[in-house]
Amino acid sequence: MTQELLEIFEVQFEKPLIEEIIEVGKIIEVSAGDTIMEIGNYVRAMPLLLEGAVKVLREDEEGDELLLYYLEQGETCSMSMACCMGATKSEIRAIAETDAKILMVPVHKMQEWMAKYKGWRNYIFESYHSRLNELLHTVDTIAFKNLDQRLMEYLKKKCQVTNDSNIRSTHQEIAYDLHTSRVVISRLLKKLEKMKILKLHRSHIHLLDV
DNA sequence: CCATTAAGATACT
DNA sequence: AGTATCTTAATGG
Repeated sequence: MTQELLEIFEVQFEKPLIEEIIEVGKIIEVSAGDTIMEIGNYVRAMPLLLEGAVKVLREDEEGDELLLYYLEQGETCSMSMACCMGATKSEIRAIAETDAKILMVPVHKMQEWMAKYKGWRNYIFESYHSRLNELLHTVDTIAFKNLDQRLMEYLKKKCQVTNDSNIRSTHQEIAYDLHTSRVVISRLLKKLEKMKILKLHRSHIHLLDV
């Protein structure tokens, strides 16, 4: 674990900070599809993603979901940072996109380190910043782009985070993430297949031009 | 085999 | 773009 941590965070965290992280952090391993954080749950620890990818979703009253963004290696969830300000419930749901290794840091440590380490402060602020930007990007996509563009972006992003040109999801799952219906996704995918952008198979999609 | 489920088709709003 | 419904095709017991 020391090795992994060094590789990812060496450049931004000071040595004593990394030592402290190793001391108090707990590694959890989850497999693809596992729910890491559920809406309404209290956040007691802050997750640092060491390996794999995590998708972050929002849900409405009817239980319909919408994909907000993906977390990748070295990133963290800004929702959990609100814990600094007190005990807040999670507004989002986080699901492991791939098998993932996550380092959990107790919330009180997080506050302590904010005062103590410059590297940590920067990390938190940068993280906030990039999460916000990703969120803005998703909002733009929803507001200004039509569904086929959204779908293309979704597929490309998915390939990127899973590091695989085959997307192992059903049309229905994609429809849930983009908050639309299965038939519509099927129609659009068919169109994209005709345009030789991808190849359709049962339960997975092969992206051709990556 | 059959049950389940993904995905294609068609027609309607 | 989305819903409802039916049909067809894979997949896993």
